[in-house]
Amino acid sequence: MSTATHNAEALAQKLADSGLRSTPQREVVYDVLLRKRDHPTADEVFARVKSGLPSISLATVYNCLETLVQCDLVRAVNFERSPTRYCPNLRPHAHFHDEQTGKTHDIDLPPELLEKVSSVLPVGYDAKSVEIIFRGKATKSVASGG
Amino acid sequence: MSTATHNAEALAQKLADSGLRSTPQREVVYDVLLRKRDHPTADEVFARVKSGLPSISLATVYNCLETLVQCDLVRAVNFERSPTRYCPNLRPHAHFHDEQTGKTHDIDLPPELLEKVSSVLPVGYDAKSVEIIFRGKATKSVASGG
DNA sequence: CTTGCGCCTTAGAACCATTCTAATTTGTTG
DNA sequence: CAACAAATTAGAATGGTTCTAAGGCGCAAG
Repeated sequence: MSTATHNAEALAQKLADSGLRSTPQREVVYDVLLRKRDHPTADEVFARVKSGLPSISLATVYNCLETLVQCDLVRAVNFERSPTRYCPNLRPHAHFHDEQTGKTHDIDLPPELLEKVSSVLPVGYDAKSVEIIFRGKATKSVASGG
Repeated sequence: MSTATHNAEALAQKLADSGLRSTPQREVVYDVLLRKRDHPTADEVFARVKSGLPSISLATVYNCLETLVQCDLVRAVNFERSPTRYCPNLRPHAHFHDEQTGKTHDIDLPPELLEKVSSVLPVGYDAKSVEIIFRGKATKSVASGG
């Protein structure tokens, strides 16, 4: 059994778990992500997928990616590429993004935690900054820190 | 001396350090950020600024925000918005974003680190996910992890 | 005080990733 | 084969951000 076949079956299983179908488009998109793990954008996935499935559309690539994310097979990651929110708090802090209210809260960080986090970097990686983002909900109404 | 005046002077100083001028627009934008620390978007800043400076343009708000970020007076934070990247690595990991090459690398995380990081959340914050992003440069050529 | 030069601001167009819409195709079930 | 649901498609629409070209303003030199 080839790896691609194996992946296709695992994919079909996961999709079925969510009541979704396996389709050639979904298989190829997933395969592209597994083949080269360089965190491609949707456009890059589109370009790669077209070599195996020339008729696929960009909209479908977006649809497939979203489907894969919903099935917990793929993670969506956002990097910079356009500052969205601004805060004047210059002390070390993380951000908590409340998915229910859309509000963002600063979370103070003890300096030694940042050190600890940075210490996971292998030799050869020189980090200039670290960003920590929590997502979830604030169960009680918490002070806005304004 | 009012707080606003104090901020304006600190701002002027910081701007001067970078060879830039203090302007009414820059002062008002900075003041808006200090007044309500709810991580506003550029559009929100624009709306607030207009009440004090009705003639200001959105482009200027963007310019001012970028200037403030460059002077280390304000931090830009990205959430959802922005070209999304996708990765099929489901194990706990952080991302290292190499600013020179634009490439992204997975950094494996020991599970206890995620616990430690999550433990900084005060009572009332219930995080569903944590994202850790390093930015910097990879000094040696490191394996791409592909 | 006037002139010149460069920094800032401005409006609106351009850009680009993403989402939406409406129509077609595909697959499944009876 | 018929009917219905799910998925794909092309292209238009959306929306935040950046770019462009033109005008305004302040500072320095004369």
